[in-house]
Amino acid sequence: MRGQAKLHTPRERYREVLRQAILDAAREAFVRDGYEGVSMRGLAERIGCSHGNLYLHFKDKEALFDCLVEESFDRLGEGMRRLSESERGRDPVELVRKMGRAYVKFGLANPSVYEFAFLLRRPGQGAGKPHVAYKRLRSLVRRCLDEKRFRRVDVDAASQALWAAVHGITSLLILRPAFPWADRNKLISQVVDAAVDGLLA
Amino acid sequence: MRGQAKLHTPRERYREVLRQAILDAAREAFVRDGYEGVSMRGLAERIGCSHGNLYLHFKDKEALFDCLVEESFDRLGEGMRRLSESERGRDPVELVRKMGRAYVKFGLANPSVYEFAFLLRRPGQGAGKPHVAYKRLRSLVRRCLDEKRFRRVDVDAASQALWAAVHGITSLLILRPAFPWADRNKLISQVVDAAVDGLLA
Amino acid sequence: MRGQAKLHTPRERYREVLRQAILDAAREAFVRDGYEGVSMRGLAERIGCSHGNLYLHFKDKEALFDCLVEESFDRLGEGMRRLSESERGRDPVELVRKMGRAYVKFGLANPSVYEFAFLLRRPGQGAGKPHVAYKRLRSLVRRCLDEKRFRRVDVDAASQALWAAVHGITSLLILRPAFPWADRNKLISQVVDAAVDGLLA
Amino acid sequence: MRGQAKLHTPRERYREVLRQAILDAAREAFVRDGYEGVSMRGLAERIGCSHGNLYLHFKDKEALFDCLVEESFDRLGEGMRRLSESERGRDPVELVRKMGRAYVKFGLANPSVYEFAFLLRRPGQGAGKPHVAYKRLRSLVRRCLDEKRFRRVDVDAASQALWAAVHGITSLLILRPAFPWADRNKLISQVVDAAVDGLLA
DNA sequence: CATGAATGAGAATTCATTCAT
DNA sequence: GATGAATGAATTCTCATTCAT
Repeated sequence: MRGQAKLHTPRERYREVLRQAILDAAREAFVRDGYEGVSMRGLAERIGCSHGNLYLHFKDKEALFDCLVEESFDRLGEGMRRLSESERGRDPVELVRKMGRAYVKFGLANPSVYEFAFLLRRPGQGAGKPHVAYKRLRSLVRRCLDEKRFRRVDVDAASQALWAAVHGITSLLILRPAFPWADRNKLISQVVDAAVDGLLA
Repeated sequence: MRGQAKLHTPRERYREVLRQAILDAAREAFVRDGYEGVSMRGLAERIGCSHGNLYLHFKDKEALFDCLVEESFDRLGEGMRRLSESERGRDPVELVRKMGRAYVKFGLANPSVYEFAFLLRRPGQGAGKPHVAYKRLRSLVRRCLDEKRFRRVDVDAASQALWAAVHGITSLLILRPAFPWADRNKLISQVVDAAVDGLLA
Repeated sequence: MRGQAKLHTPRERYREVLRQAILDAAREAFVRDGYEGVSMRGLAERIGCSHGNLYLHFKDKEALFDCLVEESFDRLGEGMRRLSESERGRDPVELVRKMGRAYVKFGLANPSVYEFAFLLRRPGQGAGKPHVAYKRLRSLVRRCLDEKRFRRVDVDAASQALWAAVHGITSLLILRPAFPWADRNKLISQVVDAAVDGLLA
Repeated sequence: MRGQAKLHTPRERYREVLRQAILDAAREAFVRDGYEGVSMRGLAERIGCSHGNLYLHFKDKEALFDCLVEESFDRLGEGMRRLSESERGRDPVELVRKMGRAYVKFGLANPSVYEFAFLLRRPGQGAGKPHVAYKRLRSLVRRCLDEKRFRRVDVDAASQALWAAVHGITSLLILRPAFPWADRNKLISQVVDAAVDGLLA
């Protein structure tokens, strides 16, 4: 619970409010204009504070960006965690379907979060480690394999194929909003169900 | 035949050679460093000509970028066209599988082309029309539907689901090269086959 | 006795302690990084107080610097005073030699003091009045002249020549520590003795 | 003869003229305001060109400063060289005196050069190698020692003592112009002669 | 008294673009 | 056509200083 400890003094409260304002404005700006397209000056202006002020909250532009990335993964992981906990005992295959749909829904409901997590890049970056959401999916897939609900495939290949499918539809819907898409729900179901059915025993 | 009208004079030939050199260097540079990370000066240096020279071929940086995007869609479409023409008479479902695999292979073999076509964004852009590759896929899917090889679904939903699946795996493999992926071929087959099988009658 | 009136309350004592801490840290910082290279913020951090606090002791950065310059001249003068008082009755020529060596030793032992007194400059400064140390030297030289120990030269020319010699070796040893100097003591003696011998009757 | 090759095209000539204008203005500015006190913007304004223009001639502020330092040492070395060559065969002790006086004269006639060579510092600097002028002096001192004109002392100690003396008077006259100096020529002679006489056999 | 949030001026540097040669 | 000098706007970031708390 980094930093969510209750803030008592008005000083601290206001500081936190401003910090959030910066993060919110920055998230929107980065998603709209990309890493290089955002200027600290412009950001400050939009927030309504001096540009120097930004540096009191974040060491530099990179730190601000990275903070948003981390926050995004946290939120995504949290979203996935909530889902799987709320449905602990159920049919694992059904759970995979639900998780797939939930992943897409989360991405579409929080497109900026999703962009930070999986689409945006800043110059000297290169994330490469499995994230929490993937790990959660993978353990669910293993359960399906253990219970012989999926046919015998590599657990990683299976998990990654599922991830690829849901990522594909999520990212396209976010990046190409103007494309003449078919009905969203049908489309999502089609993608998720095909990917899962392709793994059934 | 974009501008490839035969070039007779050495003058014209040289001009075309230089133009291609610029495009090649720019493609590589944009993919590696992003739109804002590329400087016209640095580009010219890498090519070995003066920076002023670039402006004799392209109005400005934007025009250069846009030209690469267009070229990328052309190349992708051309790749898909060649495939479907070479296998005109065959089983349409098999053809969908092949096209899916070919799409991914093309993307991985030409990551810069793929990035330009589907991943990179320039400040203030937003392409939205179906591209040639999608149209070709869609017509193939319609054939599968007409021949009752696919169960009755919306042709757009089906085509888009297929596109989403192949785009998902292609983009992840390009954007997250450091991720501990399973065997590439297995993974691609898994994604494509699941997406197609999910549509079978 | 600038401000050293005994401080009775803990309040006042603490204030003076902090003031000295600031001066000490500032002296070191200015010498190492130059006037512009020192930031009030960084200074405060090193001292362990808030940067605003500095302004409760010194009007601004300039005032802090000037205080150090003044203090430096005071210390140098005090060093010279102690020496000449402790050897009041002795041979004046020998005393000049001793004072010369002591001047260099003091500079090398307190390079930051010496830098403030004679080497550092702040944008738009320009001290020009004879300092205490020089006055003391001059009165000693006059004594040598009065006692016919020096040949007949202008008292100012003689004093200034002596000052130039000791300043030369002191400043070079401070400013060029990496130079392959000969043995320090030999060198200093050589400079001082030559300068004094050149004045003997 | 770095770069002094005749420049034929007007282009090249003008370029060189501007480069010199930059160097001249920078020299004056650095001497007056110190390294940090000079801003590239202000410099450009004084020269009458855009600030970006400066970067077409010097990579950055450091390079500009360093160029001036190097140039200064070159000029000082050249001045010393001319002197010693013009008087090659003469009495070496007399030559040392002349060189000492010439050193001081050069410094006073080119105070900015002298400051760059021996007084100014930029933050991350720390020159430590004997310069040409010192080497020339040292070889002359050795000659005096070889010819038994100087009493037996370490050649480095002797050379450095001489350097210290002339540096002392030069730097004081430059740095403290407002001090009530005695007659300059008398003073210089006094310093030089004392330093040399102190070495005689 | 002491703090530290906030400001706004100003620094170095880069870069797309223009245009005289 | 091709060059490269020149511009001027824009960028990131630092800092002395002020002032409400």
